[in-house]
Amino acid sequence: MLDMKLLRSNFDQVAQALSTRNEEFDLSRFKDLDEKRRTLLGQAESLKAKQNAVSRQIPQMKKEGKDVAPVLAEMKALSDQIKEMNGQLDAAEKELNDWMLTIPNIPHPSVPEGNSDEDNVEIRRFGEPTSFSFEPKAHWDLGADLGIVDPETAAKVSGSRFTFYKGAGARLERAIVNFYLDTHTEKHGYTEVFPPFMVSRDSMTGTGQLPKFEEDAYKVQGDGKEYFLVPTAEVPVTNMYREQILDGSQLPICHCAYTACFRAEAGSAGRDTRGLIRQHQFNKVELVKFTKPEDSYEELEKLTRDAEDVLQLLGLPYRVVKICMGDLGFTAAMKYDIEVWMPSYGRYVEISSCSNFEEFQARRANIKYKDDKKDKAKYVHTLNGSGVAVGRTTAAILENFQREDGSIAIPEVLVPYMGGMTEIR
RNA sequence: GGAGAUGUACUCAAGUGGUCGAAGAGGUCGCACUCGAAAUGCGAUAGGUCCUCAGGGGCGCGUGGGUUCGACUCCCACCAUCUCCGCCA
Repeated sequence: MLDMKLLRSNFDQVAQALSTRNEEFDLSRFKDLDEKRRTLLGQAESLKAKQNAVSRQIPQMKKEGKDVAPVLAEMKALSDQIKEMNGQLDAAEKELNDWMLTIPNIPHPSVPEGNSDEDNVEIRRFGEPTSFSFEPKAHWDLGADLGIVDPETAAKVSGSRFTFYKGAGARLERAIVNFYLDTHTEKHGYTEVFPPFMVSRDSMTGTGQLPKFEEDAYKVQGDGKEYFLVPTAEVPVTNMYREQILDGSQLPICHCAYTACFRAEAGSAGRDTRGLIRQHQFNKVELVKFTKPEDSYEELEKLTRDAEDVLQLLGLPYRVVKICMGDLGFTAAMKYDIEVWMPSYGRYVEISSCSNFEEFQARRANIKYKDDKKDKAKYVHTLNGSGVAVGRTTAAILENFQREDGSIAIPEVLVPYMGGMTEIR
């Protein structure tokens, strides 16, 4: 959510900053909605002030033996009027607030121009695209041949875009999760949390998945309650500190978390239908930070490096791109994607997104901090990034480390996590 | 699932219709005393938020409704926590 005061005082600048975004929204409604609300608020408040003033006098009048009946009659009318005003005010505030939730974040000035992912700017590379002395197979074929990935059975049991991992495949997926969590906690200093996989509507709104992207989320009903399956650990972990004022000396707070992630992938029909790249359920280790505003961009660099590090340790070739305006997404002010080399695609494929949301989520979720007790509470900056996607890692390992005979070499760092297994055949 | 209890500020806790922006205690901060500390004394202290050029005003006692001229207080619903019973991985 944007700062309403900023919008009021610097409307043109904000409109300018948002104009290069690839999102649809109508900024022009702000002035009307805002003025309507403030007018009604002023009227309602002066009525309430009067009511409070008279109410304070009534016990005094009673004590003095005066007849309060005429005053009460008058106040009854005022009371009715206040109820009427409150109704109008509530409606106006809801209208303004609902509208505010549909406005995307202001991009950082350094975000490159551009309309689509083709305009993202490559920042750096690690390794080179894997070369093979034989015709490499796609991970879905490797997985099927080795009997470790089984989408057909998952289709019977659940539907399309689900997978059974079996045997060494299941072990590999689990090994990657543990390797990522151990690396981020022991080497990079993140505190691990294991969050709920279902969250409330408020939490989904706090991080910006709602209201705009409800069709992408799985909704669960039960016990008369409504939950959403987490699309990313970002949602439960960021919302841990919702409605809180943190102690500045504790910042930055850095968490890593494993969750399964659930996405409806509405609008992705026909895309990446084979293999592990686009599933309704996938595993991911997420990195989440809460920082002071002045530190957030430095922390974004660190977070991105931390995510890259696990790929380096695995020996997977990747590149980092800076996301352009048109590809930035609703909530981010700046974003890097890490893309791993995927031989079957013949290109780099996203395996991590690392974003600085600045105040955007903190404002929605009301997460503040103060350095000193006497300070005014300020919004934290929130950041997160995949550290990294697990299913896509499995796919990348199968493809990049395949051998001519169809076996897979296990990266050295994973061998201990695989119970000493050095290859899958 | 059944029965009961409890939600008040940083913490504990009083408050059952009006001057409650909430007694009291603890904590924290400031000041005094002290060489310093402890003890003591005095003072401050809702983590907040919204409107306003300003003086100021509105909201904030788990959340949301309702009753009332007026709600921390009465009514309803919900949420959370705790205890006991049952069941369960």
